[in-house]
Amino acid sequence: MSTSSRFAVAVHVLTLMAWADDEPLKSDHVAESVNTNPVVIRRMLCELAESRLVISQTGSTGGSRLARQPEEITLLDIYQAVESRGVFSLHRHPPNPDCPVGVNIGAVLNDVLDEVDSAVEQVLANITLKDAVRRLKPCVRPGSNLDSRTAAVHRVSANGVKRKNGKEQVLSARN
Amino acid sequence: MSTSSRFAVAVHVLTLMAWADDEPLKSDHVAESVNTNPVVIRRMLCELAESRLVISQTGSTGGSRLARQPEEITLLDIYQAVESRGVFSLHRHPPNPDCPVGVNIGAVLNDVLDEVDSAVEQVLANITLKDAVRRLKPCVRPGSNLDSRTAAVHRVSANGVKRKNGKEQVLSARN
DNA sequence: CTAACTGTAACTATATTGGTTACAGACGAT
DNA sequence: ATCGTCTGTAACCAATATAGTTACAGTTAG
Repeated sequence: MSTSSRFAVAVHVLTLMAWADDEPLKSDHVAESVNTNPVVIRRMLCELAESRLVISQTGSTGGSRLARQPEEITLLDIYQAVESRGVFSLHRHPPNPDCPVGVNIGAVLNDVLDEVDSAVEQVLANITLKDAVRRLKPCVRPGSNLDSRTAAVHRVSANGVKRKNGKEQVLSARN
Repeated sequence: MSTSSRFAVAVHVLTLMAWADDEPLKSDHVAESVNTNPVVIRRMLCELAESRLVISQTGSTGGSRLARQPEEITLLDIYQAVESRGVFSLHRHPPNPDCPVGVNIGAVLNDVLDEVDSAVEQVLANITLKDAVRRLKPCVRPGSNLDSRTAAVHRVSANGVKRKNGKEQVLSARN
C-alpha cells in the first residue's frame, strides 16, 4: 500500500497550531517546520478549513488557527479530513462474476475492510490534539523560561527509530 | 492514502485455492477469476510462496496450492506477505529539527501509527482463510450438486455496494 | 521431444502525491 | 488610496507505486 504522508503532515500542522495557542500561523512558518513548500501547506489548510478544523484569514496579518480547542479535536477528525479513502482498496477491476469465488469475494472483503476501518477509527477517535501536544515530552512549552530556539538545542536524533514491527527506519522513511 | 488492491487480490487468490481444496491452480485460471493478467498473479504467487503461504510447481502439470490448511492461514499472514508497509507514512522529508514541534512530532506519530498498525493486525489475525470461505455464503460448494458454471447463474450484482461509512461505490472502485 | 506450465525481466500505462511557479484577491497599515 | 503581505488556487512537473503486457528461459509430465 503506497500510504501517503498527508495524515502525518496534517497532525503536525494542527499540533503546531495547538502549540501556538490561538496565535494565527502563516503558511510560510508552518512550511518551515514541516520542511516543505508553503503551497503544500496552504492546500492542506484549505481541506482542514472545509472540515471546520481550522480558520484561516487572508490579508497582511492573516494566518490560520484552530477552529476548536485542542481537546475537542481528535486524530479521527484529522484523518477524515485529509484521508478520504479507507485503509485498503478492493480490486481495480471487478472480479469475474462467472466464478463462484469472484462473484462473492467483494462482499467478503468489504466486511473485512469495514472491520479494519472501524478498528483504525476507534484508535484515532481516542487521541485528541491535546494528547498529541502532551506527548511532545522532551520539548519545553512556550510559557517556560526556555524559548523555542533554546529548546532546539535539546533536540534528539530523529534517526534510527525502530517501529514495533522491527523494520528499522529513519523518521522520514516509513515507506 | 493511495491504498493498493494487493491485499484484496491476495485474499481472493488464496480463497480460490482454499475453495479448490488442494488441487493445484494455474495462474491463467486464477487470473481469469481475478480478472487480470496471469503475470500479475504469478508475481503475487511468488511473494506468497516466499512467505510460505503457497507452494508452486513448474512444469506442464504445475500450478499453486496452499502450503497449509485454510484454518491455519490468517488474513494477517496474507497482509504481511503482500503489504510490507504500515497503514500510514511519516513525512517524506524529516521535519525541521530547529522547531520544538518538528523535532518531536515524529516520535509522537510513530507511537500513534504503531497503535493503528496493531489494531489493524489484531483484526486481521482473527480472520482465517477458512472464515473467508465460510463467508462466501450465497455460493454453492464444489461438492454440491450445482457446479460452478451453474452457480454463476445465481450471481448478484457486484455494483452499488455501500460501505458502512456511507460512501457509495462500485465493487472495484473503493479508491 | 513436446506441450504446458512457472519464474522473471523489461517495458509501458496510469494514478497519486508532492513540489514549484505564478497570480488574483483580501486586508491591515500608513 | 495604495502598498506590502498574506491566502486561495490554477497549472504544471517530478517522483513513485501499481498494474498490465510481451517475451522468453527453465521445468516437468507424458
